[in-house]
Amino acid sequence: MLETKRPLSECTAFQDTSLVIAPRLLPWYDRHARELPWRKGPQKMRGSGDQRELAVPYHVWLSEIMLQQTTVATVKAYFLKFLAIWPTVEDLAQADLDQVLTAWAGLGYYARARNLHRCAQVVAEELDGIFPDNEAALLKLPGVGPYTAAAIAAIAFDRPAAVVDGNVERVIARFYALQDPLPGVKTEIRTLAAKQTPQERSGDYAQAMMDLGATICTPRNPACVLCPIQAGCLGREKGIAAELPKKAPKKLKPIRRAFAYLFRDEEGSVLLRRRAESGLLGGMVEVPSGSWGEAPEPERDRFLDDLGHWSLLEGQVKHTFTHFHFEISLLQAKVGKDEKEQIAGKVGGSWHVAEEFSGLALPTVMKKILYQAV
DNA sequence: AACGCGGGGTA
DNA sequence: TACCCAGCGTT
Repeated sequence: MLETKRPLSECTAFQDTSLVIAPRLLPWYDRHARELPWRKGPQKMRGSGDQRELAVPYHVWLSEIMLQQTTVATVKAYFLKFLAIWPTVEDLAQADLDQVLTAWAGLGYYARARNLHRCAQVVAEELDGIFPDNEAALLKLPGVGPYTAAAIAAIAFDRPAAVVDGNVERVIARFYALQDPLPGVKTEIRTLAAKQTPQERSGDYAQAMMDLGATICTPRNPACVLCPIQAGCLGREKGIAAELPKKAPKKLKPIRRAFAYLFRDEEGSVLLRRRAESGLLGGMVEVPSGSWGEAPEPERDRFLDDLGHWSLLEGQVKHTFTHFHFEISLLQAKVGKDEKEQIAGKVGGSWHVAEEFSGLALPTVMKKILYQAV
């Protein structure tokens, strides 16, 4: 395969002397690119021509949505599961939202799953199942922002879009020794990143930059000695690479507390209900709970209190969300056969045995509660 | 521009 | 255990 490539020196990307990153980064990527389920090999050639084998747009889109705020290691299994269940964007568009949320459970940021489903429907029903091949059109799709639009344009269609995620921000901030803190310095980073984006092998370049940030130019303890662009890196020259990019101080997370109310029947079934469509854990399944307050002690829920004879279980479940810590105290009540349906109606939920849990859209915090109590 | 939104990895 | 990471949509 490698012999069929044109010499690097013939690529216009390497003749432009203002490009200081791509000429060193792409050869490194050819040797070190990670094998990922949604990725074709770097610059694989077909036959004697120079046409690249590009990844399937559906695969690129699906993986990029999952990779927002989520590590490669975590995404792999979910990506393969989604592809097994829904091989095409039309399949995904025809799924029920609840099926999608169930498959997404555990990945977090559940608005991504709702937007994923909406986006699949737009592509399948309004765009003949074909993803747009340019940044501007991609940007209009639900759940597709500046990063993802650029990533799909570059990786799926080899367009010279400037792909700037957190990894690229870090690489650029260090390479140019940008001392100003994020998020203010973002505009400057984008400008420099756009200038360094080559017209050829743009998709490989985008992935190479992100691979570099994920494996060499890491947030802490960057492996500068192994870095293909260490020559010319101002952050390394000045000995400040590891401290960049600087960031505005983050605020501390408050602790919220709540009681979870576990209605149990004689056979071990638990009463679960669906959360509101939007907001925290939107559309996901939950154990009924009282209010999630910041007071030193959790608050009992009048309405739920009256529906059973409650006993406090030992221990608390702890979970951390994006912006608060959560401590849950567990209450349990036995419900007789004859009351089950009436209580389910009042609570607005339904009864489930443990064997059904894996088929429900249960976020991690709810699994923790059920695992501890059931 | 600031905030809301999960979960996993590392020191 | 404490801290770190990070796109999109909404406000």
